[in-house]
Amino acid sequence: MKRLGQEDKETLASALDHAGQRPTPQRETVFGVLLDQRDHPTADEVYARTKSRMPTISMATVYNCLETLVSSGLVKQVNIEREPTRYCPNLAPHAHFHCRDTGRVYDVPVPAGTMEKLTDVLPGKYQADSVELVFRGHLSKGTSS
Amino acid sequence: MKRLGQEDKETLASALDHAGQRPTPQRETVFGVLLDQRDHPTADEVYARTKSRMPTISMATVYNCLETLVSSGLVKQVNIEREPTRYCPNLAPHAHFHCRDTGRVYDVPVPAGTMEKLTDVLPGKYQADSVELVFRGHLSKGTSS
DNA sequence: ATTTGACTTAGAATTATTCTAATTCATCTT
DNA sequence: AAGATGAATTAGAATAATTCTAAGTCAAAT
Repeated sequence: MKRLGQEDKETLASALDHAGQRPTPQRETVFGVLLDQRDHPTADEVYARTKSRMPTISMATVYNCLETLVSSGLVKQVNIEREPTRYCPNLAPHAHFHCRDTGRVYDVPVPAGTMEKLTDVLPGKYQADSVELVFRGHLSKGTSS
Repeated sequence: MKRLGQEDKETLASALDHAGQRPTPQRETVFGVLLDQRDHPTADEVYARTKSRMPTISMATVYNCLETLVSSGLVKQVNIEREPTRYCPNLAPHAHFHCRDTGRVYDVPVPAGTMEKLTDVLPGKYQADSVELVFRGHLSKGTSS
């Protein structure tokens, strides 16, 4: 899929508008790249994929677009172990699994309320507005990626 | 406290030995710095503190010592949001709270078994050997740090 | 005493990301 | 329609945490 569907386009436009920013071809293309292949690409990877659709885009613009998407709430950053930041358009609460063998990062769906309930372990003075849960390990044999 | 107690010294020696490495004055001093002030210092901060006890130590050695301590299991790295890696000699399972206002990181004790139980959300093919739980938010007013 | 190899060191190199300054572009005003 | 305004894009320089390199030191073992 090379272009953004009408629905995604509207999601993007309204989120950007809400954040006081404009939809642009670059932002649409970067957003499309993230939606098309949800494997938590790094900025470098987003750059490569975007460049194949829009050869004139620059690295700086990719960083700018990603930052814009993050700050307008459409995309989340995933940071694992000082590796390059990865980008994820999955807005539902979820955990991550980081494979030690391949370095790949997988989304792990969690039952509704699970993430929120974790804040119960916090003493009262801590007011958490976000919870991050990351597992690290290996995939068991005989499973396809 | 400027020097390592006998007990900590033995802990260090045996952990290093187990990992096939030697106790050295630099490693002891860096370990002591971490034990003395458990505020999750960065390598820079560890360097500054260590330098005041051992002025000839170099940054490279601090990184080397930290790496040695981590790989021998005495210290854990704490990575939050692409900020510089922090170091933590708290080996008990615990979560972290990252304050958006001050950037400080706090240890949050969790009831026994809580971290392990989190792996229940993982589909069978994921074999986790570590779990990381990070909260982000603010400290409520009227609390001392 | 010499050798061996681990450890330390200073400084260079690396790398993801941010910054800078110039240009482009769409929209607004007249 | 022409010009003005400011946001967005761009290439390349700058930054900063960390790692690497190569040389030097040191303790233990022969």
